[in-house]
Amino acid sequence: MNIGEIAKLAGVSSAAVSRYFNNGYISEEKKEAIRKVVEETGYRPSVQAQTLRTKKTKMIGVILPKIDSASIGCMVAGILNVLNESGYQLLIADTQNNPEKELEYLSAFDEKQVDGIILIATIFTARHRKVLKGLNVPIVILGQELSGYYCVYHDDYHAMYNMTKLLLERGCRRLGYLGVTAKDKAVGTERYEGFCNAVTDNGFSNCRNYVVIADFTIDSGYEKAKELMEKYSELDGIVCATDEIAIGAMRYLKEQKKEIPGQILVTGHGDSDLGRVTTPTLTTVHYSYEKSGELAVGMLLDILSGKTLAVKEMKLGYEIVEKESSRVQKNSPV
Amino acid sequence: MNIGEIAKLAGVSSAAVSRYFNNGYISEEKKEAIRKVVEETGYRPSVQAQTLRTKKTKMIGVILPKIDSASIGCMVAGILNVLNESGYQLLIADTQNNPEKELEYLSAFDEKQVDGIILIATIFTARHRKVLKGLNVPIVILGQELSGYYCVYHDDYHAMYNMTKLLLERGCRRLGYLGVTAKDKAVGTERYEGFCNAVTDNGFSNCRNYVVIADFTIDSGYEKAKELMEKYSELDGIVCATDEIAIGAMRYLKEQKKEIPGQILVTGHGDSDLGRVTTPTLTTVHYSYEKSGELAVGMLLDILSGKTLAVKEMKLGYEIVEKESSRVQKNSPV
DNA sequence: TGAATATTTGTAATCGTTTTCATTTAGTTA
DNA sequence: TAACTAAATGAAAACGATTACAAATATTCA
Repeated sequence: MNIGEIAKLAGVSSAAVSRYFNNGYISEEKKEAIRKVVEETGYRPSVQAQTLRTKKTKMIGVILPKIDSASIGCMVAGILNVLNESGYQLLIADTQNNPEKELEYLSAFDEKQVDGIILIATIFTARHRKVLKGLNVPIVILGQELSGYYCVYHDDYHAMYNMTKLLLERGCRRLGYLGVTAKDKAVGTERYEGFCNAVTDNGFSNCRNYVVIADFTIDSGYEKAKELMEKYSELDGIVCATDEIAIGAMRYLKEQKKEIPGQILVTGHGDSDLGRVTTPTLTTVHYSYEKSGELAVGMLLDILSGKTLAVKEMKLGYEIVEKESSRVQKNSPV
Repeated sequence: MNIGEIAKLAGVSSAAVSRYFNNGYISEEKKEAIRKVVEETGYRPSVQAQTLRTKKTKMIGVILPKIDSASIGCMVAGILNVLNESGYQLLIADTQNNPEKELEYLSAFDEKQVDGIILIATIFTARHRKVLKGLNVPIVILGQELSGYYCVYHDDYHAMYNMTKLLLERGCRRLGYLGVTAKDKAVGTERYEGFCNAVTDNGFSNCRNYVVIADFTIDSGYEKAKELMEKYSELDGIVCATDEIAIGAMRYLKEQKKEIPGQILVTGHGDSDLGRVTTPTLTTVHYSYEKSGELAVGMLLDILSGKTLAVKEMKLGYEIVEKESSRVQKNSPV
């Protein structure tokens, strides 16, 4: 069934049928005739042919490091919330944390696969910038800031700054930090700088030394907490770059019979479900991942519809969620 | 840049260029000439035009109820693992737990959008069956059994049967059950029947009465555990249909100063990360969600490549992961 | 009324490939 | 060498829509 046969059945030209579907000029009679034939045959225009002709794929591509991660799952859910209503479809490319694949998919998508790209990136190399510069389709970067590009990201710096400040206000004087690699701009660099500046601004710049770098896992949090505590004993608080690291750290501290928050405070980052079921529950920072996904794709759709956007960058807020792991009891030794 | 211009530059016909890309008959000289031009221009054939001509979209569609769910995230990760190597791309449709949308996307995908479909479904209505029957593209159903269709699913029944048996072996005599709606075949019906048959086969059929139906959340687990315990006091074990429910139940029991596993055992289902960080850690069942995704898409690719498959249904195994919440101490009151 | 504008219509070109077909050239076999 | 078969080639016809163009009809405005 193609447009020609429908046209023949309805006694009109194929152009008329095309107009019927695209709200072109068409008389009521013909409209009705076509409607009837379409109904009877169940005809649907070929997406392929439309795409070839119009150069619009009606698809958005999202490139992400790992789909089975809670935060990324939420972002994608947000993207889909908006996309569902828009007539666009979502094409997913999972790089499995391989930056090379990121480049590969970028150019694959760019060629003509999709109308726009959302990149949930972690690391920007020189080659990334080069590929990004050569892109033909519009792109929005989600979760990272990259000047000169449309991007939606979270205020990691201030979140960590204020989280650190909170612990200082709770009475901590020797704060340790469990971070991640600086290659990850948001989670590594931004959060670390937030910590550093907060301790410095409050007169505890010595804390800048009590730092160990971990991986993104609970186990690594456990190991590195051990390393941290063995090197710098008598810490009265540990600030962690992620919830997973914080949970690993809490496990180590509990094994060492350190009371949380009695003797030492611990904070995470990301508001994962995990922190809600630990004992004690974990003080953390909530980012609106789903919202950021919605905003990013909203931005992209605006670009695609030809609107000129007032803002190129959206920095989202955060919310410090204080739970038991930082709630100091009366007469606490901290 | 289209195939014609490349042909002109290389001094050959467009058919030759097409053959160059599709391993058709072509001489070494021309091959080299074309290679050079392609290299210089960075030409890539238009996917749209290819699709229109060949009727192959090189895309797989997956329809799922909710992307930001751990188990579904893992399945999709598995799907992507395999797809990444295969030259196929993944189109995602999120129904947001709306079965109507499932039907909608099924027919949208069916028309000509994708070469094959993976359906991660929960509920099969009569209309589902009708739409499935009318499908033109091959489909594999993931996570549920539906006779007559290719499907990959987990052995929920035996998993729950043996989990229940384990608790009986641990000495439980009054087991309660926190389940979910029977509309969900795998999580609702199969697991519930596993529980019922296990208690009956072991002479405790009275336990079939100690049942309350919950939602899929921690909070609901808390509420329904309360309801269960208030109705049937003196339970010495609670079997839960999901980890979330189990964690909610544990929270309630701890509030009531019930010792787990000292006075009452609790088990979950699904091996979510959550159960690993609770106190006590949660005994659960591990399903290989990622593996099931890989198998499902592998099946689909086999179908697409024209292989005749020996098996239409794959029932995957499971693994009972015993943690603290069911580990009875010596001299335990249970 | 006449002119200008808005609506309606079909024909045919176009998008960028693949593939059939017919033809030529090269290679093999008897 | 003759008679095949296999390999190489290009012209042209699809694939199924949209849309520029030209032409006809209807409507509006002064």
